[in-house]
Amino acid sequence: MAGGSLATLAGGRISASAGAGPARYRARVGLAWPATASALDEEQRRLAALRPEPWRPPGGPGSGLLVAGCFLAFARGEQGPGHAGDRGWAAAAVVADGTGPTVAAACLPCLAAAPYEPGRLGLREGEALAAVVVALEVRPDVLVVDATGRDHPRRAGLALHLGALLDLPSIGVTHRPLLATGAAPGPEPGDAAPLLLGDDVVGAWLRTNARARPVAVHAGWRTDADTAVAVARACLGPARTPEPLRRARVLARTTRAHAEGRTRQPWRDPLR
DNA sequence: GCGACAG
DNA sequence: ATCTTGTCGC
Repeated sequence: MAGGSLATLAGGRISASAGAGPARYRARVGLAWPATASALDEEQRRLAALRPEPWRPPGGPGSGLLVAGCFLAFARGEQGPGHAGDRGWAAAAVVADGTGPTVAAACLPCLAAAPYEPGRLGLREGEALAAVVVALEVRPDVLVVDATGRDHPRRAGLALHLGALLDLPSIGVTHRPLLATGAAPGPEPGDAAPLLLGDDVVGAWLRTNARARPVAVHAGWRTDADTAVAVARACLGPARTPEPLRRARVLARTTRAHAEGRTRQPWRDPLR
């Protein structure tokens, strides 16, 4: 596991140093992340117009597909859209075959670059997530992001943006769509139903657990809705959340608990 | 004009 | 995202 450096760096440049050990994947430096709303909007429009070579996962289970999930946990206590400078922990985990062993993981402390605003999630947490994926010592085949992809006002949500920046096929998995709509999927794990934005199929509802609400799966960088569903199905485990994303979330929250444990805020009675 | 709106 | 209480099930 790598750690130690701050994920949000000066000048809008992204870098992260990998930890000790034989690094099969080296951090790259010089990746830029938009620093203003107008710059992000412009980049989103540019990326949405590109037509990169479509990617499909090779083979089936056992083909060795390396699926990374990434997640950013913010400090406990604050609610609402938040503010620039909010403390957080960005984590990533690479899972063999989607549900197998974790072959690499990283977690970095970070500072939010902006408050949350629908359509501009990337302004708040994009730079930190990019840095933590870069910090992984194993380069994954595909990236799963807790964000939308083509389901976006400019057709380029954070899942697509991260994949494009990092040159990795990507999909998104969220609790609900941003703009897209669609009928509910069937009751069996793996059942899917299309999510539409205008005339475009931008993702799908996917049932991951027989007793849980479906998740929204999103087409991202070099992936369409069908490919996104195929990747998400390869990540079906015991929980509602696909395994790579769940493991990244556990790592981020565990690191947060460790960091906040020493500086625990006093308990506030919710009735007062 | 008003509300909705990934995390 | 984070906040909560209660409830069900292993």
